[in-house]
Amino acid sequence: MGRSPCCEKAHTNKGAWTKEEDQRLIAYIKAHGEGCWRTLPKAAGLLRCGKSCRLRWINYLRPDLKRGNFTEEEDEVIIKLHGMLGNKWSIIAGRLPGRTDNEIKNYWNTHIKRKLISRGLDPQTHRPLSGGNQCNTSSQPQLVTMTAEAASKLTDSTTEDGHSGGIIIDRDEEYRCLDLNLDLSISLPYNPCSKPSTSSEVLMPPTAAEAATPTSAPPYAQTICLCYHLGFQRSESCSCQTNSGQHVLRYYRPLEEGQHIK
DNA sequence: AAGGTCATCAACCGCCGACGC
DNA sequence: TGCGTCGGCGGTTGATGACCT
Repeated sequence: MGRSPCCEKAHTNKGAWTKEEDQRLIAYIKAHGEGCWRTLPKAAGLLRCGKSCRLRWINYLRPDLKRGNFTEEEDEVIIKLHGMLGNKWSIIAGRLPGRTDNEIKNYWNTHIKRKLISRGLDPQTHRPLSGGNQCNTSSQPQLVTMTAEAASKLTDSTTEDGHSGGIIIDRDEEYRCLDLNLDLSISLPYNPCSKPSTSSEVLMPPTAAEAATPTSAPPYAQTICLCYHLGFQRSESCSCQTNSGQHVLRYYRPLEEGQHIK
């Protein structure tokens, strides 16, 4: 009947973690790695649910966590990414090294929401609170255009060794989220990454000249792997280049002015 | 000083997708 | 193909401390 519990609740501790529990968890993970969370508590001698251990480790005990206040720069990155992605906290956290999704979610709810309201913006839609653009009537986040240029900037900040280079949106770049339109589509790729590629190769948008030149390709054939531009590496979420032919989430570059569907 | 309210954030809950059998 | 398990995610809750009256 129903879902089986993730662990034996009758014999697990709940609530705040003690120092001793933290030490046990840290010691175990240092010795054995993260491995299987379900079996970890027993192996580590903890009376905790595996999920609880995972959360504690990821949100609090991980050595690479950056504690402390968010910087103004981080604020702006969160706002921009939230404008593009909505409440995708884990993806946003992926672009802020040392920050966790939980931390960002909390920070959003306690600080940034108010900040946006004080700017006269709806924190969910990123539209002006009073009046504003009438075309957005849903409560969905206002998806915004990430221009090919902006997308390239996201990519550029990723370092060779596969780690994010930190803040990935140029602060000086004009805040475009309010009046632009991001076309995120899920569809069969027209030309699915079939070309053999090196690990550093990226599907790049066409040049202006290329874009202006009518080709036999469908209008949305110019694809950019969204996963990549959000900062994922091949070994992470992006399966674009390894699963050619499968359905992947892509960012489809919108038509340029003057381009027409043939 | 005491009680009430607000703000913060760690932790929990339930759902979902991926994966293996 | 269906089912069970697991990890991960986003929403929510509750404990705690700060601030206000």
